[in-house]
Amino acid sequence: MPELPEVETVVRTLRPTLLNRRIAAIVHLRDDIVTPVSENLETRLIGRRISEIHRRGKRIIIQLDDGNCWYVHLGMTGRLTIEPKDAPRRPHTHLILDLGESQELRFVDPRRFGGIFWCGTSPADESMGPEPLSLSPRNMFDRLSRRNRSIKSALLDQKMIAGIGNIYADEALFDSQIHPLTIAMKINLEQARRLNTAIKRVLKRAIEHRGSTLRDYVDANGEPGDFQKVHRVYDREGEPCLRCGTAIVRIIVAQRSTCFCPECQPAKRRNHR
DNA sequence: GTCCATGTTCTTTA
DNA sequence: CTAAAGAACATGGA
Repeated sequence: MPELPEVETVVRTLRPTLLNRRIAAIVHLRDDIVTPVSENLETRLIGRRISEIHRRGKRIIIQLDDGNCWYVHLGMTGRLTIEPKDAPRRPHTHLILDLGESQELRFVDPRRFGGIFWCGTSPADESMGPEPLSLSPRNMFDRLSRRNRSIKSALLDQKMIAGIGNIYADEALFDSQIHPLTIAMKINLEQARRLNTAIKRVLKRAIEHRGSTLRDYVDANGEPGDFQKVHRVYDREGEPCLRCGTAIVRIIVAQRSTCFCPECQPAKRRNHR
């Protein structure tokens, strides 16, 4: 569920409730959900006030009033929601922060690919690539021109660009009409510009639609997104391309399902004889 | 029982 | 060093 637009939506819906709230108590139902496991969240969090919450890549970073910070990664099935204290707890609830006034912040994650990460005073975005929404075409081109790998796998690499996952990689490649197996370093400046524009357009539209809900994703208020209704290639294998009508094809790239239009995203540039 | 899933990381192989 | 492939993590739905 959680790529940049979903994580951004969670942060935006969390912020009004969380900002300046004091953590009154915590219920830590599963200790191995925290990294490093040696951190004692009780002593770290109780009594602290939340001074800032923001997104970096797919991370939800929470700053405390004592200068320490931690982040939540939603993995595949994580949800971070604000709920009334008396609301029934969903299965796989791993951490609850009591915010007072009968409100709680709850972290639920059935598959447990996500988690809570304690950073202390060290930066929470070490070794992450730049934010795609503020990445210049030139910088993106330079980064891609060093990579001898498929553009699809480069886009999924969080060290290359932070926040893009399987859905938005496919949607952006369709939008820019680039074949997913194109070698990143063979992409020319003009194509890189198109891809840069496409990434920004797709991510912004997805944020406006409050993300894609395929199964588990909801924002901090438990509301699903609806960008999945306007996906143009993702999960549309066999359906007609919305641009040319050709059947959408699914292949495996970097061990991930990859959907594209073989007509609109040709494997190589056409020869003009 | 099978296959698949919005993510990341490690190991193996070339 | 680079990158691809495969597996691993864990759960649930079709």
